[in-house]
Amino acid sequence: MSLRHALLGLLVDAPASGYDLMKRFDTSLANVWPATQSQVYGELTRLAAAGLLEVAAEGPRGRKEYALTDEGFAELRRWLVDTQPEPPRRSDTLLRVFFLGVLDREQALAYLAGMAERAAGEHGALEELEQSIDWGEGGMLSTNGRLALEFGLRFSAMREEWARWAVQQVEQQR
Amino acid sequence: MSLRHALLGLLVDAPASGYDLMKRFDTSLANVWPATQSQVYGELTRLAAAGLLEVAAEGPRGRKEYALTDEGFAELRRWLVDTQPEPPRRSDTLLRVFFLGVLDREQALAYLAGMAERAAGEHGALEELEQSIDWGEGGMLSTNGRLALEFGLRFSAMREEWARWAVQQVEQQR
DNA sequence: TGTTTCATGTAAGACGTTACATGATTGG
DNA sequence: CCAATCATGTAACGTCTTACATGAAACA
Repeated sequence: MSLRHALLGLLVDAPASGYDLMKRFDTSLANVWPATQSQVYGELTRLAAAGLLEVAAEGPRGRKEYALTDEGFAELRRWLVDTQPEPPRRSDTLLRVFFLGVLDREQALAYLAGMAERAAGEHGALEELEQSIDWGEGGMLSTNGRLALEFGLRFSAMREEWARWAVQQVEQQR
Repeated sequence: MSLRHALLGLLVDAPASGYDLMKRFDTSLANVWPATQSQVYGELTRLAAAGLLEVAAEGPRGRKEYALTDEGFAELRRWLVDTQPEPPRRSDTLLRVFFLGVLDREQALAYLAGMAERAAGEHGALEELEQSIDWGEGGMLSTNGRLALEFGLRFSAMREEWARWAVQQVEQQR
């Protein structure tokens, strides 16, 4: 149920419409919690019905600007303080590693080399992202987004190193 | 659709019933692709209907032993060779990091410290797992499971280091 | 005989994706 | 006037979780 809290969090700094929120998702949260348009609109309706958001203003083209209510803010804090994050439990990438034995050695090595490449590519993409963001403006999202970005940089580096190590392991077998 | 391929992969070495497969999931794949009983039985039926598995034997209590067909084996290889793994895109843990600004400093630090602790705990659990597994017996799963385990060890270590670094960052703010 | 283990299945509900559908407003 | 952008909503479908339901066989 984290989409709920992602929306609440994005509304802390300023009210916004569903359309605005989609853009905020695509820019700031794209790498940690992507959401589709249809999901966002549906959840906003439900959040408003539950009293965690309210329609603060209406604009042209049926635009509805949602604002956080006190209950919404309280719920966001409750989520952060009282509930444990759930780590992702599934990894398509690692599942495949278990079954590498059905391939011949060359194919298995190609798979692991591919992992290394993709990790390196992601590392590069994150470095570019770091350059492109205007960190100066401050605000909660950019301050803490920076921490998240560093996580991504370290994670992609770790994956690349692991994949290169795994290549060596497979090469040394037999 | 990776559950499909997880089941095919687990059936490479030997035929098994849904019940057996659940146990294999819980032991070998628990950390990369957990599955529930109801999911497994449903998918086995669909895989057999699609001709990727066949009921090789029936036993007491309605037991059905499934075996990989040639098409099933081909599909497993096709998946490994021709399709790209999808990395997980959502991280509850990192989503929360974005919103740490709504908490006061002590609470934010407590959250990050909690991340470090959980990562350290997972690292310890994986080390114990490494000890407890009988690596000698060989077989595809244990050989490659070892690679996956090393990934887990590196990943949990990385997370702990990142969380400790993030604590410092937050402490140094202002 | 009674408990544990083996064994399979169904149903309801949450969440996510893709696609479809509609239309107002702005700007060139 | 035409295209792009703004703006919201619905429907179908697939996956995963939780819970319910049932019963045979082994074993003590």
